[in-house]
Amino acid sequence: MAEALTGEAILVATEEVLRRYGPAKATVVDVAKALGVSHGSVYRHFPTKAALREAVTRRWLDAIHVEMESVLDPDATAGDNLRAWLQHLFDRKRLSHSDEPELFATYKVLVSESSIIPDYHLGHLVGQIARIVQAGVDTREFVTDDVQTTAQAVWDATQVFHHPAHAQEWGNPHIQDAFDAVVSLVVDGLRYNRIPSATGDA
Amino acid sequence: MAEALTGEAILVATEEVLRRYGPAKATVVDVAKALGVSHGSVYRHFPTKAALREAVTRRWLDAIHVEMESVLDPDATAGDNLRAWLQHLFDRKRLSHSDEPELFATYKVLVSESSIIPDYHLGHLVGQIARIVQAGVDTREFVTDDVQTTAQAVWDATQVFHHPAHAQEWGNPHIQDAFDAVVSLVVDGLRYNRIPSATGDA
DNA sequence: GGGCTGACAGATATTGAAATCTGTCATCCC
DNA sequence: GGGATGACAGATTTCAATATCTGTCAGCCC
Repeated sequence: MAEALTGEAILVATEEVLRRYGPAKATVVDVAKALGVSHGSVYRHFPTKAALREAVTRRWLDAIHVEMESVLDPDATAGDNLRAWLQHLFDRKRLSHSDEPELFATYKVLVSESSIIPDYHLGHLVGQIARIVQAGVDTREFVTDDVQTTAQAVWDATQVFHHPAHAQEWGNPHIQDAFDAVVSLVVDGLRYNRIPSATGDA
Repeated sequence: MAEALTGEAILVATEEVLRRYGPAKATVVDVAKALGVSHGSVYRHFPTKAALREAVTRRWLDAIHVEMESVLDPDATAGDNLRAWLQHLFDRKRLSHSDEPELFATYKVLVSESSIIPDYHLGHLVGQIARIVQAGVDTREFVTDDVQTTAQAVWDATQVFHHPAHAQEWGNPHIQDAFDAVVSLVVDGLRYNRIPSATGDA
């Protein structure tokens, strides 16, 4: 007999169908056709079309989460780590938007379709920022009385450079300067009342 | 004879029609009907429907610009002025969004329709921020080597609290906390290397 | 004379019938 | 038995015919 139909195979096929037809045109029937099965079989593995799309989105976001983890350098200062982390996220989104605009638009739609996916994604990334901020507080490089709130503030302050609603601004030739200015402002804010070269308290 | 048809009267009628029918349904014929004239007469005062809408939008934005000017207090510190200015802009947008969601959506569409209006609006508001930052630099409360870039960075860092794409987040019960955290981070960044109570250089 | 009108052409939007899609389930086949 | 199938009902989308709108302009009327 042929290969057993797995959830994994369905996800791969769904990704391909989404990539080819876009989020508006991709149907469950298309996915089944690509797999050479009836669409009823797809519904044995995923309860609804929305659940199927959500699973594809989660896979994609998880890959980003893993990639972002790898940016952190345990030997670097918290300021450098934060800057590199934000730069990497920005570069990734910007390249994706400029090189594969249709795929970028597809995932933008997929993420906005779900009510839980954005919280999942944001929670994870803000958690990574919180770890960087906490490391900075531990080495007395940063000052804050609430790491979680501060991490969220860092995320909020840099929205222009990762929220897809601002993607059209990423083509601006001076966007890197704007990024540097915001990140410098934010990192300086975290270092409030500290001389960069000093390690002691004020 | 009846009152002469003025550009001003047309703008008022257009605002009313936009408010009643929304941006998708409001037509030049509707405006002419509201004024009791033929739509050909409207075209004597505005060359295109787009120009008419743009004039309405500009009037609305100019009112915001004037209102924001009035928030500045020449006797307050730059930090307090910046915080109050950002808070006022945020409150205004948030109230507009929650109290008159349809009108808010209408103006969101109008602004995004034009290619020059967003630049006009942003340029003006960032200019006001630049004046606050410059005042802070003059009193040695703030430190920056490029007021214009820094003002733009302040604007960019607070996009979540004024860009309409983020309006849905404004209903979050903790949004004021998030606002305070970002503004504190930004103001602290502007004060980098300074003790709040000190006035001298480092 | 100078602003206003209303008929007009091309562009855009609306509508409703037809086609397709989603999700279910009785049935089939290995 | 357990997974796959395909016909089906209701919901959604497509498409083409129809209606409306935009922008122009020759002529009208105060």
